[in-house]
Amino acid sequence: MATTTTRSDAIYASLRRAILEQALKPGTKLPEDSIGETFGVSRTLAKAALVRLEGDGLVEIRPNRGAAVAMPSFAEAEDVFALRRCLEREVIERLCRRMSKDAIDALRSHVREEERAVRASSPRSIRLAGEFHILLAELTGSTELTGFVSRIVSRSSLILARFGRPHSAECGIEEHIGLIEALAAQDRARAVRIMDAHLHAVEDRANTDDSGREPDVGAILSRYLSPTD
Amino acid sequence: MATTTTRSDAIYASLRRAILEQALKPGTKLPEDSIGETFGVSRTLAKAALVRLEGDGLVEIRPNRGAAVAMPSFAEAEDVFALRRCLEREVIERLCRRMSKDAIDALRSHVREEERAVRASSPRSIRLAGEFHILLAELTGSTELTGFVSRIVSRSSLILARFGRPHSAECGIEEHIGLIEALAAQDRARAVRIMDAHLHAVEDRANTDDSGREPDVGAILSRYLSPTD
DNA sequence: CAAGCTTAAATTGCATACAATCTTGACGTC
DNA sequence: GACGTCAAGATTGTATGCAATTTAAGCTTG
Repeated sequence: MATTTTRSDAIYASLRRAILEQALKPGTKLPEDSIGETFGVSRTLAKAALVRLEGDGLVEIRPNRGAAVAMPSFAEAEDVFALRRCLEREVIERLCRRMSKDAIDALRSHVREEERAVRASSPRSIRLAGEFHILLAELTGSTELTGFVSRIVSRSSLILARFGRPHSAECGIEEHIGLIEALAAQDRARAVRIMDAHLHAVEDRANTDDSGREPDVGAILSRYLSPTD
Repeated sequence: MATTTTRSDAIYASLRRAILEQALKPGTKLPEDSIGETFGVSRTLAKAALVRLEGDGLVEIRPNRGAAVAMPSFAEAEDVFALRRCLEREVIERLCRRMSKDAIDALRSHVREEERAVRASSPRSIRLAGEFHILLAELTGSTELTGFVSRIVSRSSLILARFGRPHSAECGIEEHIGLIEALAAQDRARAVRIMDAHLHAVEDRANTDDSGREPDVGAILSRYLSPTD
């Protein structure tokens, strides 16, 4: 699926990872020059990577004004999560029909890695939480479904980066574990229920925290009206 | 959503339309030079457009070997249609909940345009058939869902271009009309049934016609073994 | 001192040049 | 005549240069 020359691939992948791990926060400007310099290539390749990221909805490019990490609006957030629930329900239903021993192992192994990253307070934990859902999609064997889930999970991560608490892991690991159990037991109803609850919980993590609900300059500044703190 | 400079947008849009209207068939090589020359721009912009089309799954780029209209495999075809049914079912269910008079009008108006294009044997009819489904998605008000449906419909069109009869309109217009009626009546069950049948019919149009099921050179050549014809 | 204007710096838009790689077709060998 | 080799041509990979646009700063003015 991926292509273009390998070099721009590397830049694309690095930027993507940095965004998903919240090292590059929404709104951060991404000048072609700096990116090129960072990776030791020219603007040409930097731009190519940015164009691809724009296609993924992770970056916004405004003509003549450069690229920046996308800043999903609050309305988009609800939209994204609604569709994500739809897609992941499809994943669960497909998985419940046939779940191999290897698949269960792969999932358990992934969760172990998540736990390790969380204990180490590694930024990887944020990305791994999302990748758990992508792994689920992969196990359906459907390339298309995997691609779509990957997209929507990426957008979700971006939304959490914008609206969620800093460094909050995206997902509760216990919920991942519960989901694996339900899938192993081929308990379709329970699996769907857990997934729905799980995604609502993730969404709430954005909702309940209005750290940046709107970049309402007035509201922000009003907190700085009193002399000091 | 779209960005980059307007000029590469135009190239992207033109190429996309040409592919969806089957003017550019799967497998057709797309050299940067020719494209640039055609549109009166340099390879730079041609390449940018190709990279974006690759992101849409409409074009395949192999490093150092150039771009070509993507050739979905038969397996991909089934995969695509399965996911498409999932997404369009979601569209129907959302639409059944609330269907405005204006929405019905928009759909009827679109179908009229489809009929006109079919009567005129215009290649536009192929694209319009797909756009009916995108219009449905738009009417849900969900940008995300619309984007995903747009993607999957595009892929479907490509598959029909590869496996279907030449110039066959993608969709039966009567089915579109029936669907509108069911939606207007808020008859969820019937709407879902029609949509499922409709998509199966579309898929069958690819299945039953093995004009190019596999580019099996041996099989093709075997037909040319006897002296002449 | 706010608001507008002017200009310099920064950044992107795009074409082009050169290197690297792939494709081809000619040529010679078996 | 099939097959392998090799050079010429075609095509892509990438950096860079110049023009155009945006942004920021400084300056003037009411």
